[in-house]
Amino acid sequence: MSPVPAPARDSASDSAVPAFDRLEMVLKALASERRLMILDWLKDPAVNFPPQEHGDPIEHGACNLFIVEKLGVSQPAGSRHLKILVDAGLVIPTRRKGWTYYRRNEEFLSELAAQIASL
Amino acid sequence: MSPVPAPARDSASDSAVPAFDRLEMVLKALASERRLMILDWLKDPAVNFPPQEHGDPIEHGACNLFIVEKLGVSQPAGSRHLKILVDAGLVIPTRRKGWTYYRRNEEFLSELAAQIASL
DNA sequence: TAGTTAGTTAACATTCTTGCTATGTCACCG
DNA sequence: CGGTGACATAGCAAGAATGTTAACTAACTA
Repeated sequence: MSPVPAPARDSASDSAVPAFDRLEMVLKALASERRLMILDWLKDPAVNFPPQEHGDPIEHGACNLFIVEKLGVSQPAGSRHLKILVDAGLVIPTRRKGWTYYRRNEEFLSELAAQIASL
Repeated sequence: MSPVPAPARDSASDSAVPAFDRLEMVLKALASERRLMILDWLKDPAVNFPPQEHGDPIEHGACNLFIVEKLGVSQPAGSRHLKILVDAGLVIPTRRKGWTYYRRNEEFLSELAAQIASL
């Protein structure tokens, strides 16, 4: 699967414009210093966050609470940043024992990088 | 030169957070369907725009007027999109004979792609 | 089952983005 | 040197993004 659909054309029009709306959505998700920091922290959850009792930092990523606290914003604000990243496909959530863990979607990220390289 | 400065650290703090604010600014410039279309059109100005009397489409790029018209927005709105792209470093303006031409900053774009690949 | 805790949703304020129209400014040209 | 055309700036309105606090939901725990 491609991170962003191929430049499909609207068959109802003869427009030669690629479908950039999905890419725009992903780029908007990425275009935030706070969310870029989250992605950076998630490169190494075990180093960037306190030890977790449940949920392996490597396998499942970091706990919502830790990320929100490190961001330094309120809990709803932090959760919304995470949701934006999840909705864009950049990170993957895992619910476990009442907590939610987040890890990077490395496959998506590398395909996105390739797509941007072809811009 | 790098499209976005290296992850320099603030010597006044022991923060391990890379400087993402510049990258955020570039990504915001990119995170617009209209501006993505402009970048796409500028891949081949001779094909995507009418012939120009002055200013070689290959060397200098496409004329402001043509881009604005193709965008389908008002002249100030179109000019602002171009300015955002220029300010981010994504396109290069050339003033000539009273017109302004724009071309892609391919060097910047490829370095940006590399930087995103390392996210 | 009752309480605590994680996380979402609601409601709202503030700021940023993007569009418009109207007006300036500056360079070319006749 | 005066007019015209290209582009920028000013000012405004609408919608999106981001932050807050308060209230709700759901799940673990004792």
